[in-house]
Amino acid sequence: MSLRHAALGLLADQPGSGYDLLKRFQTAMANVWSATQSQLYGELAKLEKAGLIKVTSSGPRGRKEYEITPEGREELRSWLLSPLSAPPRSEMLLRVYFLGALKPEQARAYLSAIDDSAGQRLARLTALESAIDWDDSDPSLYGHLALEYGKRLSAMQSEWASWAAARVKAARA
Amino acid sequence: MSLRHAALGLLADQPGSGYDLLKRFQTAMANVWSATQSQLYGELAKLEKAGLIKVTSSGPRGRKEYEITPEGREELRSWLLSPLSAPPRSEMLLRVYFLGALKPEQARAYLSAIDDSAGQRLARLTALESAIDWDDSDPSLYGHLALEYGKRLSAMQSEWASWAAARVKAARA
DNA sequence: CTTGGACATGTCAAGACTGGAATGTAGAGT
DNA sequence: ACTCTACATTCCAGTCTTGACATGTCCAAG
Repeated sequence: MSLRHAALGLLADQPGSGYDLLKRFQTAMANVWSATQSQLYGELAKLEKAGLIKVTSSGPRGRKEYEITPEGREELRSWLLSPLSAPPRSEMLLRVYFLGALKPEQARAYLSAIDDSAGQRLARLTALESAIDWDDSDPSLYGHLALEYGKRLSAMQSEWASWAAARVKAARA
Repeated sequence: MSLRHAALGLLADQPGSGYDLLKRFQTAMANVWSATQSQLYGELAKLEKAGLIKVTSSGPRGRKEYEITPEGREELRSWLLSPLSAPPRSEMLLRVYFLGALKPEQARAYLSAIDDSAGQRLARLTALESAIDWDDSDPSLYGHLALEYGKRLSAMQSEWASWAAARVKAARA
């Protein structure tokens, strides 16, 4: 139910075609939400039918430019204000739970791999942060907050993983 | 595709019925993975058909006790060793992205709510940690690592949210 | 002038997941 | 004897998501 709101949110910032949105999902939103093309076009059709967005102009190659309607903005706001349930689902953690099925060295290798990939992600996000020129618009402010979250998460994961790897090692002593 | 492995992992630790597993999903695994009853029973049937688990005994009320097979253990190990892709999907973060659609006070309220709920979660996990008596078995070790991850994540979220709320406040000055 | 890459949308099958309803048994306490 | 709770499974309709396939157009570089 959230892709709907992701699309709405992107259109609230600025109008665009399905193709435009798709690119935004693959770049700016890549660290936050993913969507395939089939899903996105389908959702746009539903949103239009529901009157939350509308086509404002048609361009070359059948391009349809969508714009959010006042009803759409209302829906977006009410979603943002609705209570958030935190559905816990982390494949990474699930695996940690069952690491006992592997040999201790393999378990440690898994944890080290997490450490590495989190470290790389942190580096990537830090680079991204310097590459973007942040102005003082809303999308810029909130995008920056989200990026900072990603950085802190990566740092925490990396630290936790190396701590956990040490614990596994110690337990075998 | 992960519920399959979650069920397999639980059965690798000890045999049990669908009902037993369901309780474990609602307690020990509650912070890691969720599954509904319909999904779980369906998956158990598929796992049995695939020969990864088998029924060892039938108890009262049609109870079927499942046990993991050697093939099942093999599947579990190979899953644990397979590369992990990190699919980014966080409704919480998605909302942060679009907070510009709300009035600044409302945006700050959202961030404060995150701070609060993360704080509560941390308290809950800390209480849980003292309540459990950890032995030196594998499930205990890895369960403990997972719990520690939850604690660190909650602490980080709480700190980030209060920092972010302050940033939003400052931006309006 | 032609060709390849970016632009642009649509459709489909299959699997994952949710929420709910239906059904019934065993055993513990009164 | 009764009744309530915990035990225990099965089925279903509907939505979400993925991955693949299908189709076609515009435009710039060579």
